[in-house]
Amino acid sequence: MFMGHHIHKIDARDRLSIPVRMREELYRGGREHPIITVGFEKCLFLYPMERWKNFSEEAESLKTSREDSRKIERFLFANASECPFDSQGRILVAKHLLDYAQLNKDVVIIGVRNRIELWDKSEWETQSMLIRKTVLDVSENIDGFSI
Amino acid sequence: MFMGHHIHKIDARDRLSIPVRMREELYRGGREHPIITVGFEKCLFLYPMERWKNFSEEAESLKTSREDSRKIERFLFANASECPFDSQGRILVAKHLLDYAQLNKDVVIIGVRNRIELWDKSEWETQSMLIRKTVLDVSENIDGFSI
DNA sequence: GTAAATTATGGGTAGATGTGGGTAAAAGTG
DNA sequence: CACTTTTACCCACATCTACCCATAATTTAC
Repeated sequence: MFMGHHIHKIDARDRLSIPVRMREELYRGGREHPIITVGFEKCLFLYPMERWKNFSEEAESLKTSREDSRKIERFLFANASECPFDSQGRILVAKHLLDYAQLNKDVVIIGVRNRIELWDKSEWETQSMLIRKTVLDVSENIDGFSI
Repeated sequence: MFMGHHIHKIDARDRLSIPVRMREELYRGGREHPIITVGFEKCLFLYPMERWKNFSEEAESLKTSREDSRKIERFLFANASECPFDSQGRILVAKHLLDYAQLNKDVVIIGVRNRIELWDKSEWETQSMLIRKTVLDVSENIDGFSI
């Protein structure tokens, strides 16, 4: 399970080191490299290969005959790529992914249960403020959900 | 079950020792480390892992394809982190959590049934005064609660 | 009431981790 | 093929963290 958040820096060569804990979790269940792809909202998703395979099996059931399905398939798969680590535990973030999530130097790496998300720091700050407000309102009105 | 309150000090290295009773209770039902996360109001929540897993199973049913679900997932997981004890029975409180709850040197550690809460001492004093004043009114409005 | 044990608090230090950069091999380009 | 650009691997170093020990304060045992 992925949790927590860390602020790391992307260096001048577009490398980003991933916290050790998360690195280990990314490789649990096999030695195959994780997958990085575009995320919903302005962020990137990072999955263990095992999870990615599950996902793409689920996607199998999407009807290619439906336009929406084709769109989602193209979005997620065309932008996905294998994501090996260098010997220092860093990944190399491709240019088109940097652009998509508008990552600058400071990147927030957050664990979200079965995936990792990469956010530009300032983007995450506004986003998490917004979330905090929404969740507090929402949680007052939702039964069976308590923290 | 967690009860009572203690006043402890956070040291210069952001370590906070947890009362032994509570420490034992935090590890009941397994040897996995507890989870610390942001709480409602200006405080932090500390859960036994077992309890935390219940939450995350509830969250399991959330569909990542829905925006509200993504928000809740992010809120729950990004703010949480594993919380191991050092050999002296202290936890290390991350900077962002200190900021969130505005903890200074004196911290009040209170037991609240299935969780522990960490409050800044002065914040807790005002809060508990407020609670004392309003508890009579509040209890009128809550069903399924009798003492 | 006193001694012994437990608990809270402070700090030193070796090793782990995050960050930056050099360089040679590999890949792309004309 | 010669040249430029990219990539993979190496080392360097500053910072952080986990673990250790020390001591003060408190509780428990007798």
